[in-house]
Amino acid sequence: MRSVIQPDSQKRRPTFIEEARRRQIVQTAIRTIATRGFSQASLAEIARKAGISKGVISYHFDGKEALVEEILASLLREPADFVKARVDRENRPLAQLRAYVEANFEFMRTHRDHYVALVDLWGRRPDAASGGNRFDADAYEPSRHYLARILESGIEQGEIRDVPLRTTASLIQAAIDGVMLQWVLDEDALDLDAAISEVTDMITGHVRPFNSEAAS
Amino acid sequence: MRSVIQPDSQKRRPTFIEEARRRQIVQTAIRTIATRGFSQASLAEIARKAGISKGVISYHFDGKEALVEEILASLLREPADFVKARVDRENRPLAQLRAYVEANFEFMRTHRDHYVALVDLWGRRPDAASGGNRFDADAYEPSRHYLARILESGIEQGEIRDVPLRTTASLIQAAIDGVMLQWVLDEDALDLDAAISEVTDMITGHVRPFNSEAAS
DNA sequence: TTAAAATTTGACCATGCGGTCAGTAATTCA
DNA sequence: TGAATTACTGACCGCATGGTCAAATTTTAA
Repeated sequence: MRSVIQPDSQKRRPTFIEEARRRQIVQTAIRTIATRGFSQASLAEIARKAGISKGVISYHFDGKEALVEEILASLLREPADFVKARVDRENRPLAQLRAYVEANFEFMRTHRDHYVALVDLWGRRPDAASGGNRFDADAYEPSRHYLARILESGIEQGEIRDVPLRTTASLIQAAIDGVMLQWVLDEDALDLDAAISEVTDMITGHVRPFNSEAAS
Repeated sequence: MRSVIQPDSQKRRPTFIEEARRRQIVQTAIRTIATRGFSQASLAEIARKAGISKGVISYHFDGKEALVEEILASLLREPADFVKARVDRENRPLAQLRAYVEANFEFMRTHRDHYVALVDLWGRRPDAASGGNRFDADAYEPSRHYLARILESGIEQGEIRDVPLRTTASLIQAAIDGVMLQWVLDEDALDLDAAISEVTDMITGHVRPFNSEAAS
Protein backbone atom coordinates (compact mmCIF):
# COMPACT_ATOMS: atom_id res chain seq x y z
CA MET A 1 0.00 0.00 0.00
CA ARG A 2 1.72 3.06 1.24
CA SER A 3 5.05 1.41 0.88
CA VAL A 4 4.61 0.83 -2.85
CA ILE A 5 6.82 3.18 -4.78
CA GLN A 6 4.94 4.90 -7.54
CA PRO A 7 6.54 5.23 -10.98
CA ASP A 8 6.75 9.00 -10.69
CA SER A 9 8.13 8.53 -7.16
CA GLN A 10 5.08 10.36 -5.86
CA LYS A 11 3.05 8.92 -3.01
CA ARG A 12 -0.32 7.66 -4.15
CA ARG A 13 -3.11 9.92 -3.03
CA PRO A 14 -4.80 8.13 -0.13
CA THR A 15 -8.36 6.93 -0.56
CA PHE A 16 -11.21 8.44 1.40
CA ILE A 17 -11.63 5.16 3.23
CA GLU A 18 -7.96 4.92 3.97
CA GLU A 19 -7.83 8.35 5.51
CA ALA A 20 -10.90 7.74 7.61
CA ARG A 21 -9.64 4.38 8.82
CA ARG A 22 -6.25 5.74 9.71
CA ARG A 23 -7.82 8.56 11.67
CA GLN A 24 -10.12 6.13 13.44
CA ILE A 25 -7.30 3.78 14.32
CA VAL A 26 -5.09 6.57 15.61
CA GLN A 27 -7.84 8.04 17.74
CA THR A 28 -8.83 4.66 19.12
CA ALA A 29 -5.21 3.90 19.89
CA ILE A 30 -4.83 7.17 21.79
CA ARG A 31 -7.90 6.39 23.84
CA THR A 32 -6.63 2.90 24.51
CA ILE A 33 -3.20 4.09 25.58
CA ALA A 34 -4.74 6.72 27.82
CA THR A 35 -7.08 4.32 29.56
CA ARG A 36 -5.13 1.06 29.68
CA GLY A 37 -1.56 2.18 29.25
CA PHE A 38 0.78 1.58 26.34
CA SER A 39 1.77 -1.84 27.57
CA GLN A 40 -1.86 -2.96 27.30
CA ALA A 41 -2.48 -1.22 24.00
CA SER A 42 -1.86 -4.22 21.79
CA LEU A 43 -2.97 -4.24 18.19
CA ALA A 44 -5.63 -6.76 19.15
CA GLU A 45 -6.99 -4.51 21.90
CA ILE A 46 -7.02 -1.44 19.69
CA ALA A 47 -8.78 -3.37 16.94
CA ARG A 48 -11.33 -4.72 19.40
CA LYS A 49 -12.11 -1.23 20.68
CA ALA A 50 -12.42 0.04 17.14
CA GLY A 51 -14.65 -2.87 16.18
CA ILE A 52 -12.42 -4.03 13.37
CA SER A 53 -10.13 -6.94 12.65
CA LYS A 54 -6.54 -6.77 13.76
CA GLY A 55 -5.41 -7.22 10.18
CA VAL A 56 -6.89 -3.85 9.23
CA ILE A 57 -4.28 -2.08 11.29
CA SER A 58 -1.51 -4.01 9.63
CA TYR A 59 -3.10 -3.22 6.31
CA HIS A 60 -3.11 0.54 6.85
CA PHE A 61 0.04 0.90 8.92
CA ASP A 62 3.44 -0.51 8.20
CA GLY A 63 3.90 -2.07 11.62
CA LYS A 64 3.19 -0.89 15.10
CA GLU A 65 6.14 1.48 15.15
CA ALA A 66 4.64 3.40 12.24
CA LEU A 67 1.32 3.62 14.05
CA VAL A 68 3.01 4.97 17.15
CA GLU A 69 4.80 7.62 15.12
CA GLU A 70 1.52 8.76 13.62
CA ILE A 71 -0.03 8.84 17.07
CA LEU A 72 2.85 10.92 18.36
CA ALA A 73 2.62 13.27 15.40
CA SER A 74 -1.07 13.68 16.06
CA LEU A 75 -0.56 14.30 19.76
CA LEU A 76 1.91 17.07 19.03
CA ARG A 77 0.28 18.63 15.96
CA GLU A 78 -3.21 19.10 17.36
CA PRO A 79 -2.30 21.26 20.36
CA ALA A 80 0.28 23.12 18.29
CA ASP A 81 -2.35 24.06 15.71
CA PHE A 82 -4.76 25.14 18.41
CA VAL A 83 -2.16 27.27 20.14
CA LYS A 84 -1.03 28.87 16.92
CA ALA A 85 -4.59 29.89 16.08
CA ARG A 86 -4.94 31.55 19.46
CA VAL A 87 -1.62 33.32 19.22
CA ASP A 88 -2.48 34.65 15.78
CA ARG A 89 -5.46 36.49 17.23
CA GLU A 90 -3.09 38.76 19.12
CA ASN A 91 -0.92 41.49 17.73
CA ARG A 92 1.44 42.48 20.49
CA PRO A 93 4.17 40.00 21.51
CA LEU A 94 3.41 40.05 25.22
CA ALA A 95 -0.24 39.30 24.53
CA GLN A 96 0.89 36.57 22.17
CA LEU A 97 3.04 35.10 24.92
CA ARG A 98 0.09 35.08 27.30
CA ALA A 99 -2.07 33.55 24.59
CA TYR A 100 0.54 30.88 23.98
CA VAL A 101 0.62 29.87 27.61
CA GLU A 102 -3.11 30.04 28.16
CA ALA A 103 -3.99 28.26 24.94
CA ASN A 104 -1.69 25.43 25.92
CA PHE A 105 -3.54 25.01 29.16
CA GLU A 106 -6.94 25.39 27.56
CA PHE A 107 -6.24 22.61 25.10
CA MET A 108 -4.82 20.56 27.91
CA ARG A 109 -7.93 20.83 29.99
CA THR A 110 -10.20 19.64 27.20
CA HIS A 111 -7.92 16.85 26.01
CA ARG A 112 -6.58 15.14 29.08
CA ASP A 113 -6.51 11.77 27.30
CA HIS A 114 -4.07 13.14 24.79
CA TYR A 115 -1.60 14.09 27.46
CA VAL A 116 -2.00 10.91 29.43
CA ALA A 117 -1.11 9.05 26.25
CA LEU A 118 1.74 11.43 25.52
CA VAL A 119 3.34 10.90 28.91
CA ASP A 120 3.06 7.19 28.27
CA LEU A 121 4.76 7.54 24.91
CA TRP A 122 7.63 9.62 26.23
CA GLY A 123 9.23 6.49 27.57
CA ARG A 124 9.67 4.93 24.17
CA ARG A 125 13.11 4.43 22.74
CA PRO A 126 13.48 4.20 18.95
CA ASP A 127 14.19 0.77 17.57
CA ALA A 128 17.89 0.12 17.72
CA ALA A 129 17.59 -1.72 14.42
CA SER A 130 15.92 1.20 12.63
CA GLY A 131 18.99 3.34 12.92
CA GLY A 132 17.53 5.18 15.87
CA ASN A 133 15.49 8.09 14.66
CA ARG A 134 15.24 11.12 16.90
CA PHE A 135 11.58 11.84 16.30
CA ASP A 136 10.78 12.34 19.94
CA ALA A 137 13.46 14.86 20.54
CA ASP A 138 13.12 16.82 17.33
CA ALA A 139 9.36 16.99 17.59
CA TYR A 140 9.62 19.52 20.37
CA GLU A 141 11.92 21.88 18.52
CA PRO A 142 9.18 23.67 16.50
CA SER A 143 7.33 24.90 19.56
CA ARG A 144 10.54 26.10 21.16
CA HIS A 145 11.40 27.95 18.00
CA TYR A 146 7.93 29.42 17.72
CA LEU A 147 8.14 30.69 21.28
CA ALA A 148 11.58 32.13 20.70
CA ARG A 149 10.23 34.15 17.78
CA ILE A 150 7.51 35.62 19.95
CA LEU A 151 10.08 36.55 22.54
CA GLU A 152 12.34 38.03 19.92
CA SER A 153 9.73 40.38 18.54
CA GLY A 154 8.76 41.28 22.09
CA ILE A 155 12.30 42.30 22.82
CA GLU A 156 12.48 44.35 19.65
CA GLN A 157 9.32 46.17 20.61
CA GLY A 158 10.45 46.72 24.16
CA GLU A 159 7.62 44.73 25.70
CA ILE A 160 9.97 42.03 26.86
CA ARG A 161 13.34 42.45 28.45
CA ASP A 162 16.47 41.09 26.83
CA VAL A 163 16.21 37.43 27.83
CA PRO A 164 18.17 34.66 26.13
CA LEU A 165 15.80 33.40 23.45
CA ARG A 166 16.33 29.66 23.36
CA THR A 167 16.81 29.21 27.06
CA THR A 168 13.77 31.28 27.95
CA ALA A 169 11.67 29.49 25.38
CA SER A 170 12.75 26.16 26.87
CA LEU A 171 11.99 27.47 30.31
CA ILE A 172 8.47 28.57 29.44
CA GLN A 173 7.71 25.30 27.73
CA ALA A 174 9.20 23.48 30.71
CA ALA A 175 6.88 25.24 33.13
CA ILE A 176 3.88 24.36 30.98
CA ASP A 177 4.97 20.74 30.57
CA GLY A 178 5.77 20.41 34.25
CA VAL A 179 2.32 21.53 35.32
CA MET A 180 0.81 19.28 32.68
CA LEU A 181 2.79 16.33 33.99
CA GLN A 182 1.62 16.76 37.56
CA TRP A 183 -1.93 17.06 36.34
CA VAL A 184 -1.57 13.92 34.25
CA LEU A 185 0.00 11.89 37.05
CA ASP A 186 -2.69 12.92 39.52
CA GLU A 187 -5.64 14.95 38.39
CA ASP A 188 -6.63 15.78 41.96
CA ALA A 189 -3.25 16.75 43.35
CA LEU A 190 -3.25 20.04 41.53
CA ASP A 191 -5.65 22.95 41.41
CA LEU A 192 -5.28 23.42 37.68
CA ASP A 193 -6.91 26.83 37.49
CA ALA A 194 -4.76 28.21 40.27
CA ALA A 195 -1.65 26.69 38.71
CA ILE A 196 -2.46 28.17 35.31
CA SER A 197 -2.90 31.60 36.82
CA GLU A 198 0.33 31.36 38.81
CA VAL A 199 2.46 30.04 36.00
CA THR A 200 1.17 32.70 33.64
CA ASP A 201 2.01 35.38 36.18
CA MET A 202 5.41 33.92 36.81
CA ILE A 203 6.30 33.76 33.13
CA THR A 204 5.04 37.22 32.24
CA GLY A 205 6.69 38.59 35.36
CA HIS A 206 9.96 36.94 34.42
CA VAL A 207 10.15 38.50 30.98
CA ARG A 208 8.75 41.92 31.88
CA PRO A 209 11.19 44.81 31.50
CA PHE A 210 12.56 46.10 34.78
CA ASN A 211 11.09 49.55 34.36
CA SER A 212 7.64 48.21 33.47
CA GLU A 213 4.78 48.65 35.92
CA ALA A 214 1.43 47.41 34.67
CA ALA A 215 1.97 45.26 31.64
CA SER A 216 -0.96 42.92 31.36
CA MET B 1 10.78 -15.55 51.47
CA ARG B 2 9.62 -12.02 51.89
CA SER B 3 6.04 -13.11 51.66
CA VAL B 4 6.29 -15.43 54.66
CA ILE B 5 4.40 -13.97 57.55
CA GLN B 6 6.41 -14.08 60.73
CA PRO B 7 4.77 -15.25 63.98
CA ASP B 8 5.17 -11.85 65.61
CA SER B 9 3.77 -10.26 62.44
CA GLN B 10 7.09 -8.48 61.98
CA LYS B 11 8.93 -8.64 58.67
CA ARG B 12 11.94 -10.88 58.85
CA ARG B 13 15.17 -8.91 58.87
CA PRO B 14 16.61 -9.29 55.40
CA THR B 15 19.84 -11.17 54.99
CA PHE B 16 23.02 -9.40 53.95
CA ILE B 17 22.95 -11.30 50.69
CA GLU B 18 19.32 -10.46 50.10
CA GLU B 19 19.88 -6.74 50.57
CA ALA B 20 22.93 -6.72 48.35
CA ARG B 21 21.20 -8.70 45.62
CA ARG B 22 18.13 -6.53 45.70
CA ARG B 23 20.27 -3.42 45.43
CA GLN B 24 22.22 -4.93 42.58
CA ILE B 25 19.12 -5.99 40.71
CA VAL B 26 17.45 -2.60 41.13
CA GLN B 27 20.54 -0.72 39.98
CA THR B 28 21.05 -3.01 37.02
CA ALA B 29 17.40 -2.65 36.09
CA ILE B 30 17.64 1.14 36.19
CA ARG B 31 20.67 1.04 33.91
CA THR B 32 18.89 -1.33 31.56
CA ILE B 33 15.74 0.78 31.40
CA ALA B 34 17.80 3.91 30.82
CA THR B 35 19.82 2.43 27.99
CA ARG B 36 17.40 0.07 26.27
CA GLY B 37 14.01 1.37 27.34
CA PHE B 38 11.49 -0.27 29.59
CA SER B 39 10.02 -2.36 26.80
CA GLN B 40 13.42 -4.02 26.31
CA ALA B 41 14.13 -4.37 30.01
CA SER B 42 12.95 -7.96 30.36
CA LEU B 43 13.83 -10.00 33.39
CA ALA B 44 16.10 -12.06 31.17
CA GLU B 45 17.96 -8.98 29.94
CA ILE B 46 18.34 -7.53 33.42
CA ALA B 47 19.62 -10.87 34.70
CA ARG B 48 22.06 -11.16 31.83
CA LYS B 49 23.46 -7.68 32.52
CA ALA B 50 23.75 -8.51 36.21
CA GLY B 51 25.46 -11.81 35.44
CA ILE B 52 22.91 -13.86 37.31
CA SER B 53 20.17 -16.30 36.47
CA LYS B 54 16.70 -15.04 35.73
CA GLY B 55 15.29 -17.05 38.59
CA VAL B 56 17.22 -14.97 41.11
CA ILE B 57 15.05 -11.97 40.34
CA SER B 58 11.90 -13.99 40.84
CA TYR B 59 13.38 -15.31 44.08
CA HIS B 60 14.05 -11.87 45.53
CA PHE B 61 11.11 -9.99 44.08
CA ASP B 62 7.50 -10.99 44.08
CA GLY B 63 6.98 -10.44 40.37
CA LYS B 64 8.08 -7.76 37.98
CA GLU B 65 5.55 -5.27 39.28
CA ALA B 66 7.17 -5.42 42.72
CA LEU B 67 10.57 -4.85 41.16
CA VAL B 68 9.30 -1.82 39.28
CA GLU B 69 7.85 -0.36 42.45
CA GLU B 70 11.16 -0.73 44.21
CA ILE B 71 12.90 0.88 41.26
CA LEU B 72 10.48 3.77 41.35
CA ALA B 73 10.91 4.17 45.09
CA SER B 74 14.65 4.24 44.62
CA LEU B 75 14.44 6.78 41.79
CA LEU B 76 12.41 9.11 43.97
CA ARG B 77 14.12 8.55 47.31
CA GLU B 78 17.70 9.10 46.23
CA PRO B 79 17.30 12.63 44.85
CA ALA B 80 14.96 13.52 47.70
CA ASP B 81 17.58 12.53 50.27
CA PHE B 82 20.25 14.45 48.42
CA VAL B 83 18.12 17.56 48.18
CA LYS B 84 17.11 17.38 51.81
CA ALA B 85 20.74 17.24 52.91
CA ARG B 86 21.52 20.34 50.87
CA VAL B 87 18.51 22.24 52.14
CA ASP B 88 19.42 21.42 55.73
CA ARG B 89 22.70 23.24 55.33
CA GLU B 90 20.85 26.51 55.00
CA ASN B 91 19.08 28.42 57.70
CA ARG B 92 17.05 31.07 55.98
CA PRO B 93 14.01 29.97 53.91
CA LEU B 94 14.94 31.83 50.75
CA ALA B 95 18.39 30.25 50.78
CA GLN B 96 16.70 26.91 51.41
CA LEU B 97 14.49 27.45 48.40
CA ARG B 98 17.50 28.19 46.23
CA ALA B 99 19.26 25.15 47.65
CA TYR B 100 16.23 23.02 46.89
CA VAL B 101 16.16 24.08 43.27
CA GLU B 102 19.89 23.91 42.76
CA ALA B 103 20.32 20.59 44.52
CA ASN B 104 17.64 19.10 42.30
CA PHE B 105 19.56 20.15 39.23
CA GLU B 106 22.89 19.07 40.65
CA PHE B 107 21.64 15.58 41.33
CA MET B 108 20.03 15.55 37.93
CA ARG B 109 23.25 16.37 36.16
CA THR B 110 25.16 13.57 37.84
CA HIS B 111 22.41 10.96 37.50
CA ARG B 112 20.97 11.35 34.04
CA ASP B 113 20.30 7.62 33.80
CA HIS B 114 17.97 7.83 36.76
CA TYR B 115 15.82 10.41 35.08
CA VAL B 116 15.81 8.71 31.72
CA ALA B 117 14.49 5.65 33.49
CA LEU B 118 12.01 7.72 35.47
CA VAL B 119 10.52 9.29 32.37
CA ASP B 120 10.19 5.82 30.95
CA LEU B 121 8.40 4.62 34.07
CA TRP B 122 5.95 7.52 34.17
CA GLY B 123 3.93 5.86 31.48
CA ARG B 124 3.09 2.85 33.58
CA ARG B 125 -0.45 2.25 34.72
CA PRO B 126 -1.03 0.13 37.84
CA ASP B 127 -2.39 -3.34 37.24
CA ALA B 128 -6.14 -3.20 36.98
CA ALA B 129 -6.28 -6.52 38.79
CA SER B 130 -4.20 -5.31 41.73
CA GLY B 131 -6.85 -2.84 42.76
CA GLY B 132 -4.98 0.02 41.15
CA ASN B 133 -2.56 1.49 43.65
CA ARG B 134 -1.74 5.16 43.34
CA PHE B 135 1.94 4.83 44.04
CA ASP B 136 2.99 7.01 41.16
CA ALA B 137 0.77 9.89 42.10
CA ASP B 138 1.28 9.79 45.83
CA ALA B 139 5.03 9.45 45.52
CA TYR B 140 5.30 13.08 44.46
CA GLU B 141 3.33 14.47 47.36
CA PRO B 142 6.21 14.49 49.90
CA SER B 143 8.37 16.82 47.85
CA ARG B 144 5.47 19.18 47.23
CA HIS B 145 4.77 19.21 50.95
CA TYR B 146 8.40 19.75 51.79
CA LEU B 147 8.56 22.70 49.42
CA ALA B 148 5.38 24.14 50.83
CA ARG B 149 6.89 24.11 54.31
CA ILE B 150 9.92 26.03 53.10
CA LEU B 151 7.67 28.60 51.48
CA GLU B 152 5.54 28.83 54.61
CA SER B 153 8.44 29.66 56.89
CA GLY B 154 9.72 32.10 54.28
CA ILE B 155 6.41 33.91 54.34
CA GLU B 156 6.42 34.00 58.12
CA GLN B 157 9.88 35.51 58.13
CA GLY B 158 9.00 38.01 55.43
CA GLU B 159 11.57 36.70 52.96
CA ILE B 160 8.89 35.39 50.65
CA ARG B 161 5.71 37.13 49.66
CA ASP B 162 2.33 35.67 50.46
CA VAL B 163 2.03 33.08 47.70
CA PRO B 164 -0.45 30.18 47.80
CA LEU B 165 1.57 27.33 49.31
CA ARG B 166 0.44 24.23 47.47
CA THR B 167 0.06 25.86 44.11
CA THR B 168 3.42 27.56 44.27
CA ALA B 169 5.09 24.38 45.45
CA SER B 170 3.55 22.56 42.51
CA LEU B 171 4.69 25.31 40.21
CA ILE B 172 8.28 25.21 41.39
CA GLN B 173 8.43 21.45 41.09
CA ALA B 174 6.80 21.73 37.68
CA ALA B 175 9.50 24.08 36.43
CA ILE B 176 12.21 21.73 37.67
CA ASP B 177 10.54 18.67 36.18
CA GLY B 178 9.86 20.42 32.91
CA VAL B 179 13.49 21.37 32.43
CA MET B 180 14.49 17.88 33.44
CA LEU B 181 12.13 16.41 30.88
CA GLN B 182 13.51 18.43 28.00
CA TRP B 183 17.02 17.49 29.03
CA VAL B 184 16.09 13.82 29.21
CA LEU B 185 14.34 13.83 25.83
CA ASP B 186 17.26 15.55 24.15
CA GLU B 187 20.45 16.18 26.02
CA ASP B 188 21.71 18.56 23.37
CA ALA B 189 18.60 20.64 22.82
CA LEU B 190 19.05 22.45 26.08
CA ASP B 191 21.88 24.44 27.60
CA LEU B 192 21.38 22.95 31.04
CA ASP B 193 23.54 25.45 32.90
CA ALA B 194 21.77 28.40 31.35
CA ALA B 195 18.38 26.83 32.03
CA ILE B 196 19.26 26.16 35.65
CA SER B 197 20.32 29.74 36.13
CA GLU B 198 17.20 31.11 34.45
CA VAL B 199 14.76 28.89 36.25
CA THR B 200 16.35 29.68 39.60
CA ASP B 201 16.08 33.39 38.88
CA MET B 202 12.51 33.04 37.73
CA ILE B 203 11.45 31.15 40.82
CA THR B 204 13.21 33.36 43.32
CA GLY B 205 11.94 36.41 41.47
CA HIS B 206 8.42 35.07 41.55
CA VAL B 207 8.32 34.60 45.31
CA ARG B 208 10.33 37.70 46.27
CA PRO B 209 8.40 40.35 48.21
CA PHE B 210 7.45 43.37 46.12
CA ASN B 211 9.49 45.76 48.23
CA SER B 212 12.60 43.62 48.13
CA GLU B 213 15.65 44.81 46.18
CA ALA B 214 18.71 42.57 46.35
CA ALA B 215 17.65 39.20 47.72
CA SER B 216 20.23 36.68 46.63
C1' DT C 1 31.22 -31.74 61.18
C1' DT C 2 26.73 -31.72 59.65
C1' DA C 3 21.96 -30.78 59.19
C1' DA C 4 18.99 -27.06 58.01
C1' DA C 5 18.16 -22.95 55.68
C1' DA C 6 19.05 -19.79 52.11
C1' DT C 7 20.39 -19.02 47.49
C1' DT C 8 21.07 -20.06 42.67
C1' DT C 9 20.55 -22.52 38.37
C1' DG C 10 18.61 -23.71 33.92
C1' DA C 11 15.13 -26.10 31.76
C1' DC C 12 10.46 -25.67 31.17
C1' DC C 13 5.63 -23.68 30.57
C1' DA C 14 1.55 -20.96 29.22
C1' DT C 15 0.39 -16.69 27.37
C1' DG C 16 0.04 -12.80 24.54
C1' DC C 17 2.39 -10.37 21.21
C1' DG C 18 3.22 -8.37 16.28
C1' DG C 19 2.85 -9.89 11.95
C1' DT C 20 1.38 -12.81 7.76
C1' DC C 21 -1.67 -14.61 4.45
C1' DA C 22 -5.10 -16.98 1.67
C1' DG C 23 -9.60 -16.12 1.00
C1' DT C 24 -13.73 -13.01 0.92
C1' DA C 25 -16.29 -8.76 0.52
C1' DA C 26 -16.82 -4.20 -1.00
C1' DT C 27 -15.76 -0.51 -4.01
C1' DT C 28 -14.22 1.61 -8.23
C1' DC C 29 -14.30 2.46 -12.89
C1' DA C 30 -14.07 1.47 -17.78
C1' DT D 1 -22.17 -5.09 -16.00
C1' DG D 2 -18.07 -7.08 -14.97
C1' DA D 3 -13.23 -7.07 -14.23
C1' DA D 4 -9.78 -4.87 -11.39
C1' DT D 5 -8.58 -2.71 -7.41
C1' DT D 6 -9.13 -1.78 -2.65
C1' DA D 7 -10.50 -3.17 1.88
C1' DC D 8 -11.26 -6.55 5.29
C1' DT D 9 -11.44 -11.13 7.90
C1' DG D 10 -9.91 -14.63 10.97
C1' DA D 11 -7.00 -18.35 11.41
C1' DC D 12 -2.37 -19.07 11.91
C1' DC D 13 2.89 -18.57 12.96
C1' DG D 14 7.16 -17.77 15.40
C1' DC D 15 8.83 -15.55 19.16
C1' DA D 16 9.80 -13.22 23.52
C1' DT D 17 7.95 -12.67 27.79
C1' DG D 18 7.04 -13.38 33.01
C1' DG D 19 6.84 -16.95 35.87
C1' DT D 20 7.64 -21.86 38.00
C1' DC D 21 10.15 -25.59 39.85
C1' DA D 22 13.04 -29.56 41.11
C1' DA D 23 17.57 -30.07 41.77
C1' DA D 24 22.18 -28.28 42.89
C1' DT D 25 25.02 -25.20 45.47
C1' DT D 26 26.33 -22.16 49.12
C1' DT D 27 25.77 -20.22 53.64
C1' DT D 28 24.39 -20.46 58.36
C1' DA D 29 24.41 -22.21 62.79
C1' DA D 30 24.17 -25.94 66.15
